Amino acid sequence: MIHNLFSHYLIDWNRNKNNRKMPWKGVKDPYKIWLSEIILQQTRVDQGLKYYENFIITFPTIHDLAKADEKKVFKLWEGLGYYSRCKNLIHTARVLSSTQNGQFPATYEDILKLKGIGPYTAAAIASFAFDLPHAVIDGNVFRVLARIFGIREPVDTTAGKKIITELAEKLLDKEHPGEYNQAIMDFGATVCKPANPDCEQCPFKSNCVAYKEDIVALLPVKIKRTTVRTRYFYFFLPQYRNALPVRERLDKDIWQHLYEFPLIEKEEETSSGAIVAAATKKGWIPKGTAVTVSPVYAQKLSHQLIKAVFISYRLAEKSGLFENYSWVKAAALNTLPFPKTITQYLNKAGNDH
DNA sequence: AATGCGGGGAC
DNA sequence: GTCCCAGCATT
Repeated sequence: MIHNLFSHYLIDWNRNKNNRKMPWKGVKDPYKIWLSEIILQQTRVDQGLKYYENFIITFPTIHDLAKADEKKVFKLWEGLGYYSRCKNLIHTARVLSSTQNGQFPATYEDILKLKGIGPYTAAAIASFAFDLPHAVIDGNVFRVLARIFGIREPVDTTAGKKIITELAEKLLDKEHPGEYNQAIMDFGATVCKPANPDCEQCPFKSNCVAYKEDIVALLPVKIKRTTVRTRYFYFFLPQYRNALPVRERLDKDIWQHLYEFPLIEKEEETSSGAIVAAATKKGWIPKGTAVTVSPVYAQKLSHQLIKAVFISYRLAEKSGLFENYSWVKAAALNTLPFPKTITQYLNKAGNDH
């Protein structure tokens, strides 16, 4: 279909049919736009909404975020996933607070240089906050354009991304880039949905290649498959005078910057007897100590399946044990950010250590 | 170009 | 179970 007609139909749909409401919509404050965009990377609006509200209440300005204790920020991010987003959020807040008086740069190129901000987020901030003509290209845009323009090239390849990117930039309404960008994402989220799109109500019904050729469900084409690795985590929770050892996960691995208890990881499922024997050999469990072994807590990640078991026991003496860990009062554990698997265990009745 | 990084919701 | 979500950094 003709390119400027696409933008016309889209804007028309946005002004007459789009009922989607979100707290950051129409906002011009770059800080709020930035925060919402980081939270929403690979994250559904419904899931991110509460986090956005909590962040704005706790850190109303970029300076508030910049001077906050890192642990407190991670605690607020706890459960949202992709924790490098949080790390980069703090980093960029501090850079802008200390070197730019808390002001965001006002060009796409300068916004793109900031940590945690890629092409999508830079285009979103540039268009929403500064009315600059940069097209957002996210999962919605890939889907909407692939269907309406009948793009059969796989979108998760370099060639496919190039086609979509060039098309998106041509289609952008450069007079109303912010409204256009918001509209195409709202349209993808509410009408041209991944499953069961609302084609009968779609303003592009008579122009959509996928609809006319009855291949809506086949587009966009994606090739890559993810393989899932299973990992077995055995966490040890020794209690000494109502305190437990914890440490921050610092390796380049899942849950970086979240906290954990002493851990033995296995590639294969291991019996509780064998794992207790291994911990005893490491000196983590004094001989003859009675332990309580939890059921298996399974957590699915995109590329990993985590099967976690928690082994709790009491220590009469802690001298020489867990010296690389911090001993934290059980009642203070809820001030630390933990992976979902661990908070689930801690929040279960009877596990409140 | 490929891989790793969370957690949840829809089907 | 599978797919996908307002992606990005790293290698």
